[in-house]
Amino acid sequence: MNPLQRAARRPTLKDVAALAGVSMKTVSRVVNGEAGVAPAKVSAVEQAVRQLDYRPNVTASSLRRLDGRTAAVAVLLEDLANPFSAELHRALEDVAHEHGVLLFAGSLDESPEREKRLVRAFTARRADALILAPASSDQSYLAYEVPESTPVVFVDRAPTGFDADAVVVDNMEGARRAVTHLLEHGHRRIAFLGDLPSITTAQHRFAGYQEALRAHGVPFDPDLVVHGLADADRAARSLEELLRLTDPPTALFTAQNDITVGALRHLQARGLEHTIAIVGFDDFPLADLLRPAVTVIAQDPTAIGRAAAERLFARLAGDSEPCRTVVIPTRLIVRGSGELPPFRL
Amino acid sequence: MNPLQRAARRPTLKDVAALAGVSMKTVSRVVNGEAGVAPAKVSAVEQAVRQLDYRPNVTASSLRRLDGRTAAVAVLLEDLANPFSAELHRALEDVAHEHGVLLFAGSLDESPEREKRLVRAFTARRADALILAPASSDQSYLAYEVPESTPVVFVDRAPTGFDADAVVVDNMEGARRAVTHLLEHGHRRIAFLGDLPSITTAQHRFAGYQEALRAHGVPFDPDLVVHGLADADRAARSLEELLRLTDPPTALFTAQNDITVGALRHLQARGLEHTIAIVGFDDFPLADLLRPAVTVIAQDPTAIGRAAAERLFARLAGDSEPCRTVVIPTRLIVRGSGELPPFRL
DNA sequence: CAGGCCCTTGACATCGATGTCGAAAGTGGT
DNA sequence: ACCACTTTCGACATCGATGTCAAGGGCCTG
Repeated sequence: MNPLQRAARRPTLKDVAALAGVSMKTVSRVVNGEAGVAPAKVSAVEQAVRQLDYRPNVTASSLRRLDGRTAAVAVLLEDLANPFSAELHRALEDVAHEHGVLLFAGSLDESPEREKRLVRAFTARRADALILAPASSDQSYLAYEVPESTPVVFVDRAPTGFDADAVVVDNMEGARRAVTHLLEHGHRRIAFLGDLPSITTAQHRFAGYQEALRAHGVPFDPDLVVHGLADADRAARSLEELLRLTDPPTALFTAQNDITVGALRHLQARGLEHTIAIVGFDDFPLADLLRPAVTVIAQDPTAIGRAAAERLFARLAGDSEPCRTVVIPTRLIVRGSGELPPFRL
Repeated sequence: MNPLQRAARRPTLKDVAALAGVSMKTVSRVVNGEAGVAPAKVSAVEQAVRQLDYRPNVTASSLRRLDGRTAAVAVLLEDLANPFSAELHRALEDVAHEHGVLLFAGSLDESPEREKRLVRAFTARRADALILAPASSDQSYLAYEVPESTPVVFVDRAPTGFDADAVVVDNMEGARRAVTHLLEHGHRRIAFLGDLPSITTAQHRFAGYQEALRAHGVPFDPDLVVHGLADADRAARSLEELLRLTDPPTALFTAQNDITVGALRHLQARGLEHTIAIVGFDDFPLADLLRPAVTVIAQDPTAIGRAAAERLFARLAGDSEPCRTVVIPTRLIVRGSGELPPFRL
């Protein structure tokens, strides 16, 4: 065969069997490394396999196999281009790779409809398991989309209306620490800039913000709270409005990495980066290189991914313990932006 | 059925047919929206589908279908956690989603063995097409791994030993502009910090560096050249050595985003960020927020991804034109770090 | 030398679906 | 009432593989 010319049709077991002069079943045995085949036939088959460039069709094989495994796992995250999702995805890939499993990935963009559509698409391909960072507020629909034998592991956000393993962080506690940190540096006017309030993690981060204020006897001012910031641009614009208040904030708590970046961009544009303190939820690349460097509550997406993959492979290996929620700790990383003293504009 | 209790086994066409009192073929027709089924039977089938939560098994169906399409495409990139790969992946996903196609993704980490292993794994699952940013220096092996009917589109790096569509940027020209920019700001001692020299894009960027020097009559000094920097840490360490030279560089050209970041980190640690000029290849998030903001040669991963996906779906739709290489332009983004004047240490 | 056991091997059914094709029923014209 | 034609529908083979099972051969034992 001309090596630059590709085969028109993949050879099948049958072709190999014909060339090697044995039955399909014997080829199947050799290809799967089963014992009980005479050495002479083994080498005849191996030779035929090489000669034809035979590659087993795993989808056909999983159809017939008793366990029906496809060695593929579906991963649905918020946005694969976001560094948090991307790192999580990569961590999942690394564990999956050790198990010889491939990943189907999809972004949900906070759309519950897209979530349902993709879940269906993946189960239609009979993925062995599902990793889900849900965009929906209720996942009870999974009961009739996903068969019992397919484990589901939630990441980043806990399930609602569906019983499954989950790997999350304590968002309320992380937010509480972030805001407490600002309070301890003397701030009393601390703004909250948050994600879509439909997202449970956003709710918990907001609750942590309120809790910290309450614990320090600082009155809650709804004027300092903005929800629903889906991207950096919107965060920048709403920060602009906050700074126009008669009694503007001296510090910001930005509850997600895109929001933090949007706020930083606006602060720099107005030359206020050394004036207004900021602590962000989620670490992000280069936070340490900005001036001031950015103080954050860091999640560890790699640890989240590894823990989720471990739960998943335990389930696939037959673990039938009750579902468990693993909480990965967050870390306050002090870098400078969160330690600026209050400054009256 | 208790909605919280999941089905033990997925219902099949046969189950639906039995419940609806029709043949499997009729169910197949209804499910696929084929004409020529009496309205009464259509609704009987639809009712049975709903009652059983039937979901077609697309792997089984693609096995039998004439075109054998699985509506899944394999994507192999350098590192899905790297922002360049992540954005490219996301752009591919968006186009694929419009076509109802799912993506299998994998990271290669510059390992040719991993590349071959993953290509085999994906073709074993009969992906309809392959998007590849190769780690290997020769992809002629694809001829016997990938059947003729499976289009391959290269991204970021052009193919070697294999004829396929490709979407790349002009790395040589981009590097030339970067270095020319530094030369025009008066620099004569410009260091090159590059990736593994086995990577063709790294070779082209180095060639662009040399070409710019030559065009400006600046002598080439091998002491100012470091290859093989696979990550940010190594970039930082080798920069440290460069700065210890008796005649150290006054400017840096860093040929990849991780290297740029490593170099910036070292410059900041030594307080030299306003002293030594730097231009990086690849834009990266927050480059505009650093001080000085970082001048870069930006690629547009979203444009690369969209162009690659367009080639791919054109091929899948039957386009049989000769293979084409699409070149996506790069942009010099002037932000400050590349405009610092030469400063003798 | 018969009987029993192990080792190899292949014929056949099957996984969940679709392609082919012919049978049955309905329609209209004469 | 008969024929040609269309519409509707299901029996069956098939996609590429694996599970089941029994047949055939060699070898050992009694």
